[in-house]
Amino acid sequence: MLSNKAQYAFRALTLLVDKYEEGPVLISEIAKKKRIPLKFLENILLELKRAGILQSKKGKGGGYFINQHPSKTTIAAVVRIVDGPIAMLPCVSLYFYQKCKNCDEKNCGLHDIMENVRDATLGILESRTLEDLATGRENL
Amino acid sequence: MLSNKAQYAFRALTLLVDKYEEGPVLISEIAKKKRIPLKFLENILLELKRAGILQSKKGKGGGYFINQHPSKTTIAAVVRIVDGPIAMLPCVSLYFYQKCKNCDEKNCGLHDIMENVRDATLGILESRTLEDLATGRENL
DNA sequence: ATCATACTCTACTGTTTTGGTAGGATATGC
DNA sequence: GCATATCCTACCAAAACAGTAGAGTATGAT
Repeated sequence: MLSNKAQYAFRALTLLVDKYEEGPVLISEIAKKKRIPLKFLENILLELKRAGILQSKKGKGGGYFINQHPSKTTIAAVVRIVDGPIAMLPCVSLYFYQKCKNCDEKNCGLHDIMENVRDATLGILESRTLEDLATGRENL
Repeated sequence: MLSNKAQYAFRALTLLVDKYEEGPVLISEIAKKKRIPLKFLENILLELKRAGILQSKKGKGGGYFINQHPSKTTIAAVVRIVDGPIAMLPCVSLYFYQKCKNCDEKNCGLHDIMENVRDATLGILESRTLEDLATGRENL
């Protein structure tokens, strides 16, 4: 399951997508509209900025906004930043690979199954982008 | 990611599948061969037994063994017993559904995406069974 | 310049989950 | 009735999760 943090991240991103083209949005506005604890949200947005998903501007008229066009950022990328691995086993993770103890990957039934799951999951999460989060502006 | 516990569970089940037809296997044998902490493994096997995946026999000649034919138990079932939900969001889980706060499911982009992920994942995990874990007896 | 605005950053804290351990109770077979 | 093995409850330490605190820094307007 996605962590609470990741779910907050997606809620915040949804607002930022809806307001794409409207310039920076205040953290406090996002927090209020999406009911996310303010200070926690600060950390989350900062993390997304450091990862290159968001941009920010300080001072009056400042706030957060999406860095590239929403269609350029995949859902998979966001999950990896906030929650880490998407795969169900370390030994089948593409970005967070770790050898599993006591399992010969060439001859491990579970490995094969989880590789299939990973491919199926990524097939979706890599093809969907922030654009797909847009609500059509009902939630502004 | 699957928990350590779930990975132990699958390692244990792999041995039990390989030894299917050979009668009960001692917890201590599984623990030793698969390098799983004995007392932890006890809990795991007990849980799998209560869920109907395994059977056991006490006393001399006793041990654990698989309840139904390995092809009858899906990988999904095992994951649900040991780790709980498979879905990435509570609001798209079939067995552990929970409404998500502040999200209108009919109009939530993330909901739709995660529903697709769930279907893709279950398509695999529900169609693979314990039988697919068998190593061909190289690991006895 | 200086002041208000708003993000930036480090560190800290309480709670829950994870990953086990301990030890006795209970059932079975000989 | 004894040895064998699972059953069961409770406990514990460490890590992850979820959030908080508070001071620092950059920006824009006056």
